[in-house]
Amino acid sequence: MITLKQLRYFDALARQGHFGRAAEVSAISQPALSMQIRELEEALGAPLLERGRQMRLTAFGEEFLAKAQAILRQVDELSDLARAARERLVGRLRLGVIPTVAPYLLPRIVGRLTETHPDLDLHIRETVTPKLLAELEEGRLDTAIVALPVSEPSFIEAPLFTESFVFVRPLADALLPVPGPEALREMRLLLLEEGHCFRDQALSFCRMERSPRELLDGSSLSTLVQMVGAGLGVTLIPEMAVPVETRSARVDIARFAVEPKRTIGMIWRRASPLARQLGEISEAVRAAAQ
Amino acid sequence: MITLKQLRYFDALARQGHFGRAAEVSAISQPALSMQIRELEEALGAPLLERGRQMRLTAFGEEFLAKAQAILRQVDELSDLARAARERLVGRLRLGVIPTVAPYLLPRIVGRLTETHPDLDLHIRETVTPKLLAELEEGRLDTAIVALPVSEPSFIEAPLFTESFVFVRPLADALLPVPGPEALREMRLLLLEEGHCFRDQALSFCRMERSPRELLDGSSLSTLVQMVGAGLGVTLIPEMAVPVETRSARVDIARFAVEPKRTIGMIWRRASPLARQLGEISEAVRAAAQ
DNA sequence: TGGCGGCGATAAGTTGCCCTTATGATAACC
DNA sequence: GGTTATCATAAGGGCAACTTATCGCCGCCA
Repeated sequence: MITLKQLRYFDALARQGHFGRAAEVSAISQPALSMQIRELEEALGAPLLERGRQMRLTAFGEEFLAKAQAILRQVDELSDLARAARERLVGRLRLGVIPTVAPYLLPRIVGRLTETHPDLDLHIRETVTPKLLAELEEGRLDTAIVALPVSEPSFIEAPLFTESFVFVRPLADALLPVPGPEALREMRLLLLEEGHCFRDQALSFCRMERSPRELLDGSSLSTLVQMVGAGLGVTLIPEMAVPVETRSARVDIARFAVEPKRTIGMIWRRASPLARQLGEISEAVRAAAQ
Repeated sequence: MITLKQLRYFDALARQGHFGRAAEVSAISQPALSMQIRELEEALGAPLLERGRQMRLTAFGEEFLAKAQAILRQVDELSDLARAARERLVGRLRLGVIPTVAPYLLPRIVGRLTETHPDLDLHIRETVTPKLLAELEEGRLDTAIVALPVSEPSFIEAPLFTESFVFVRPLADALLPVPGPEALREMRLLLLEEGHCFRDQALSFCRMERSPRELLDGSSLSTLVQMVGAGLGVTLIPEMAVPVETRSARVDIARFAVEPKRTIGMIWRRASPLARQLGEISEAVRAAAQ
């Protein structure tokens, strides 16, 4: 069987034209090199060189040398590839975030992360939880920030923070009492379109299986709040979204007596090679999210 | 250090997606394969795959796999190259022959050689001894047929036959006595141009250092004989050339009282990988030359 | 939820390869 | 013919890699 060692020795021998010097260059003894060359020739079934006062490659040896050197070059490139990948490992991080968290959390953590991990090459994908889970499973994401629990055994879950949902109503309704879940069920509740976990969480708070009345589905919390401001109904938004979303909307924000909550956390594949780094990073995100 | 063994194991593992099966395919035990993969990852400094319920290559692993497979393919091609070369080894034979032997000897031996060595791919080069020796030395010829001795320590010499030189004179002189070397010196001796060993051998027979009178230099024995036929002088030719060269020339052939001789032999590099085959071939040539 | 099966990692012992030093063989040179 | 240079061969030792046996972990199932 041909080995890389044999090819390296043969390369050295061809370059040096001398067993002794080739052995020295290869940092082994001359007999060791001789043996390996011999074994290579035996494996090939054809002599690579003529032994004599002045050793010379056979025609086959010349041909073989060229190809062997090409192979050795490629093997060395494998190490380069590894080094690049190793650096990229701590460098590239493909992060998925659910839409009801991304716009409010990311501004806080991106700056912090690039401080604590200056060589971090952050790729962010914003989509709904089922897609994030699938992409994580397939290895197209390294980690994701979603609402816990996910209860997927192959994933690690690291809680980041817990947030309350607040009630959003037209400014005109600001003096009315805050409704409870049951009263809410009778109101015109604006929700995100199907697929968003936040929709399910809101429905769950109202103890509704599915939307009983026709609910206008928005594609973002921003849209929902603007619609509330226009008097089209009421909605719930996560606490964290309040500063951003109410800045330019004529809405009233109220807290529920019994506040609905959800836990946001970071998840990643238990078997991910980045597992260790992801632990660190989740810590950094948790700190930044406060 | 990366080894081909590791690459082969990794290739098997990637194909099988399963340590046990990959080990089986590789004809080793599962721990042995695990260890080699581990060492490969350590050598690279980056994980190639995620261990888990269902093992999966990392992005780096995928990239690495493609390059590793390319390398393995090339290494396998090295063996193919060797096999081809091994067959060519008994096949191709680059033979050099001096011009004063080639036209007379080759017809006799080529047929015989292709009989005894049917897979012989004979390449013939005809030129003067110094060039043949240089090309043999440089490995551009495998063997050569020249006049012995060559006295080059790095060459093996195998005598083929000994031949006499005969005297060639115009048919009109046929009844004159055959001159001795001294008388020859006074005649108009036609010789081959500088470089041919046969020229030197003829001069040596006449005990002349260099051509004392202006000698017409011919480029072939054929030319010399034709010139003798035209009455321009006399010459010497090897015995073997007589049947061919005197067929169409009006010349007389005479033998010297004390016949000059030369030994023709085959030579090759002592260190040639073909040394064994060349011994056989020289035997075949010797038999054919009789 | 506790047992079970599959899978890969780990441990311990053995084999075998490869390297070392020492020596031999051969050719070139004086 | 002795000497030197060079590569091959021989013998012994160390280490890497393989083997069997076992563990640990996860997922599955009753």
